[in-house]
Amino acid sequence: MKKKVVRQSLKDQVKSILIDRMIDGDLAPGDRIKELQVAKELGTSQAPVREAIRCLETLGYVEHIPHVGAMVKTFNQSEIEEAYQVREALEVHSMALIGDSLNELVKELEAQLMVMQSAIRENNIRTFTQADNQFHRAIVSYCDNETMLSMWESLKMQVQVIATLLKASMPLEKIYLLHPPIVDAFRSKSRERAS
Amino acid sequence: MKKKVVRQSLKDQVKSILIDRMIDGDLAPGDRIKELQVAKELGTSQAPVREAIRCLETLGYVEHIPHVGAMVKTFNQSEIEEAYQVREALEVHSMALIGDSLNELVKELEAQLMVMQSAIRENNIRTFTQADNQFHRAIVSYCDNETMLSMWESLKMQVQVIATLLKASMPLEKIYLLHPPIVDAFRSKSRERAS
DNA sequence: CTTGTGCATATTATCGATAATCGAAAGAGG
DNA sequence: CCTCTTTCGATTATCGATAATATGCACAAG
Repeated sequence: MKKKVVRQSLKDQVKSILIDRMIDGDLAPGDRIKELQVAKELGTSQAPVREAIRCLETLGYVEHIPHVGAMVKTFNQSEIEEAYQVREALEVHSMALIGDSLNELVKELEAQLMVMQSAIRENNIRTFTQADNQFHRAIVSYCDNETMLSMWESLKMQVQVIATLLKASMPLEKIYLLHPPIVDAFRSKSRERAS
Repeated sequence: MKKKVVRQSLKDQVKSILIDRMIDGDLAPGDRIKELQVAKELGTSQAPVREAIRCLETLGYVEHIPHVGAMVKTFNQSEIEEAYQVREALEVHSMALIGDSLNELVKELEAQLMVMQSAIRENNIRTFTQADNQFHRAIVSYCDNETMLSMWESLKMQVQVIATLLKASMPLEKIYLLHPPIVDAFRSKSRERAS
């Protein structure tokens, strides 16, 4: 048995903490993130914080301006639309690449549909969002292309933003209804209709 | 008039230098990149080199293992194939999104075809590669989606690797012949045939 | 001959301090 | 009252040094 005494680097710890703060809303889009301030708060030096921020930057969570600083990224309309287009491109293409495991995938998708349905009954937005996400992720993950999957993942932030907005303006039920046709399309192996 | 004395940060300078070395072959896939060694060579401290390396890491040019170091990334067969699949996904989907500027794009593509042809006559591999690259890039860039374009760009390294290999085993002419049908597909606005 | 243990070395990770840079506020000139 | 310049404070960027960690080797035990 391997000792899993996670010796996480400070950078990773700082990164996790900052991400948690974003999720919890302590860090809202537009908020500045000052290296030394965070370092002082967490009891580290500037270096690990700096690296963590740069990491978040490449993840697309923050925006960094040289000699000025970093702030939690705010997405404008077109960026979000762009992200959706890319996501669609990846998912549609993934379908074409899926071979033997198609039946497995359909099963997985149906399972997520069930979760969504029950989430609707309970009006549990969080669960619904997770299932929705898992639904789309499954499509990409089953085509067995790590590169594609990691690219898909990198769109997570933008998608989450729009998802939040969408749910405010559209009942879960309506969003749900967009999904079954996709599964049908898989069953008939016609990749055209799914998008 | 604005003074354009680009005050590039050390990190960016180091990054450029390292990339140049890779292109020139001074840094071959698998080579270790040691922070302090590079720092000494370039007359900086460790910090900027470190950041540059992390940057190259996210660009996919180097691989980094904690507490061990970084090395120029070597791509295995499946990674390269994956990259091609993703690239195809992005390009195919881009086609579907291109609207008014379609004619413009076709013109651009035809221009690149011409360049390729003359490169073949002169057997100028470098020019051919550039035109080939430009050809595919044009497709993605004309759909006016920055996110998609930047993702496409991030595959450059893998594509370059395979391109080099390809050209060794296949005459330029053969590669060239794969392209005109794509242009035709654009003309007829049928996105199916292009892939 | 194989396996495990501990040391030596090379390299990264982190630190605290200093330098460089930007943006806003204060002041000078019109 | 406005505009341009200068100064100042805040923050990042860089530095040199130290701590932490992994890898390979020598050597002892089975």
